[in-house]
Amino acid sequence: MAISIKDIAKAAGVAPSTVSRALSDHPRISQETKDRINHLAKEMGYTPSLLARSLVTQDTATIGVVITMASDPFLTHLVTSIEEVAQEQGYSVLMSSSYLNPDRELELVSAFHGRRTKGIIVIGSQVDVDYLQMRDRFPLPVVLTNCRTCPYSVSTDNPAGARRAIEYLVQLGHRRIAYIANQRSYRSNLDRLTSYQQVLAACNIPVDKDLIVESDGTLQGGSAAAQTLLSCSQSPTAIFCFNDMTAIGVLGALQQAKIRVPEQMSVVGFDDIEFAAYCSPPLSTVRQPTDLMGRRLIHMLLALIQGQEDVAPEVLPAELIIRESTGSLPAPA
Amino acid sequence: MAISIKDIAKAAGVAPSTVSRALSDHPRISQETKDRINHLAKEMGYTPSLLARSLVTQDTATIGVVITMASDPFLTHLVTSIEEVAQEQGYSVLMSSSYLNPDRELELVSAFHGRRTKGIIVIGSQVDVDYLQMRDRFPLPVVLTNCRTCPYSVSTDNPAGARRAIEYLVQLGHRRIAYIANQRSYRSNLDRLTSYQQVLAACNIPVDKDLIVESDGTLQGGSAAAQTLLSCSQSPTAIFCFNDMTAIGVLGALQQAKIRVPEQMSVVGFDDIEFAAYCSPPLSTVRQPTDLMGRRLIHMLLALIQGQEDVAPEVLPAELIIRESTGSLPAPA
DNA sequence: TTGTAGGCGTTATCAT
DNA sequence: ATGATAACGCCTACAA
Repeated sequence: MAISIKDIAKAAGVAPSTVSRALSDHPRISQETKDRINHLAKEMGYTPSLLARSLVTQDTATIGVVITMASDPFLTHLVTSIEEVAQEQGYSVLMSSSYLNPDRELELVSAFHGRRTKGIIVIGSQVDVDYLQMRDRFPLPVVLTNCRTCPYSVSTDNPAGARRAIEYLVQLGHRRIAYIANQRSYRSNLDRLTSYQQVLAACNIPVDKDLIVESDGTLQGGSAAAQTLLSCSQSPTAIFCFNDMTAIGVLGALQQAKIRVPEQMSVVGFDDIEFAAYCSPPLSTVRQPTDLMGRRLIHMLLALIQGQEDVAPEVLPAELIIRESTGSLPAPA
Repeated sequence: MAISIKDIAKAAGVAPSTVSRALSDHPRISQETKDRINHLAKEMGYTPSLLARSLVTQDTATIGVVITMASDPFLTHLVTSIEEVAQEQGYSVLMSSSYLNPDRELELVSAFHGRRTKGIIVIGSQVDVDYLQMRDRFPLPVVLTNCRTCPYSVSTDNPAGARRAIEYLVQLGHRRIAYIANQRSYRSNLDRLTSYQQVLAACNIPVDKDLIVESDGTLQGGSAAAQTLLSCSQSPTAIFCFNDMTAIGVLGALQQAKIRVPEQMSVVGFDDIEFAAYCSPPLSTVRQPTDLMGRRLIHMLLALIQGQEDVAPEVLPAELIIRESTGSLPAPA
């Protein structure tokens, strides 16, 4: 059992409440007592119990962040950005991973609520019910990423971003364009898929079901999906990927299959993680304004925590970054 | 104020203790009451306060993990592996980043202690005092990575790993071998540096101070360090990097400087993160057995939490992975 | 089977 | 300037 305020009180020959006040630098405590108590506290290795403190103050000064996988740099970058602002504002950040499991996501949200975090940010939610509709279950502010139908959400303009990517590929002359999707439960996936289909339709390019394959947003997932696409009866000349992790996995698979990028195959990612500029060839991708997004997320959450009612969903611009993984349609053999 | 056990008691017309027992499926509560209470609890959106519960049970069933940067895949991979076992054993994992700041590292450890986590894992500690010597300040189990002098530590065999990497480069004919280090406070950095110096000495290769540059283990840091090395009066023919992030940054800088790898420059990393196999060219590196390491870390911590005394430090094997970023010394121009 | 009472470690409101 | 005392939400003897 850790050392408590009572132990110090006993050692100092004062009341527990005096110790509490001395430690929190209460104005009406003699300097002498303060010094004595502070010294004693340090000496005895006292660390206040946040459990007890939060219980009485009814405030944990903590927020929770749920992410799907700590292995995706885009997601961790977002967390980093969130933490920065949170710390400035005196909040601690607790973080856990759902591993793409919707049930676990709900468990984690519930666990954070159990810890009485003041609010929660869910990055890449896999749950298809709006948290606002579950306010009886989770009566605390929950902010999401990329859920354009939810009131409390910060998104990148996924439809526009995906549209630009596909239009660019079409301009380059591609007609057999594949999309490596993420799980259907991923909220941002549908937006990107829809744009993909719309642009193809607008260009009178038939949508080939074989060219849409589902993956999991990991490097291995991307590699596997690429292999599936290559074994198609008629393989694509360009691949648009749900995210950069997938795209980099694709790049790896293509390299192994001795298919040159972009000469024989164009590849476009999404997110613009740092690695995108460092892979081979440097990846063309749709940039999400990650830092900005993180800041908006935490600011929105803090606003909700402070009881603001007029909180509107935000949509941030997506930007097509052209590097070297995309090129003109290869001349037919 | 969230709904409490008292609210349910009032609504059900029973005593709070009855609610508590019903909810925890106490044997001597009538099934009918249990059903009624459970239904009510769900309906009212009750989530137990872990603060209050932990306070009375004196157990949080939680461990804390401190990492330096969430942006390093090696570190997050470790966390993933830790979380898996922790969850199995019924522990929650809380995680925070120190951003390479030793003071913040101590703050975070202290904050976890304040939350009364049962133990703490510090990945990549920046603090040079052993936590065991601070047991008056932190009277809870603290396990470290890569601190071979500490009793509670799981390490990769850094000296052997670095030695193999440098010996391999020497065998390839390199004599001007650079080392891009990490901050001196990084515990694993010194081991690798020492091996570097020892192997060079053993091979009668003079150590050139200009070929040892300090960096921060990030992609940008690696790129910057590479540029420094290239502007040397006599630049190296091979670069050994503290970690893969650094090495990949180096690869980027070399590509930009039109220096071909491995024809004109060999590059070796450390960690073997997933991206290492996917970059250009695929990175030769020293593999840390990340999954295993994570499992050992959490098992060691759990053993300490359970009061086991005979806990010995563990050293795991390092393996040199040869890919395509290394080659024979280029013929002099 | 259920109610009562005490306490976990704090802070906060009274007094003194 | 300091000491009692109550309360936060929960669990757990001890009673009934």
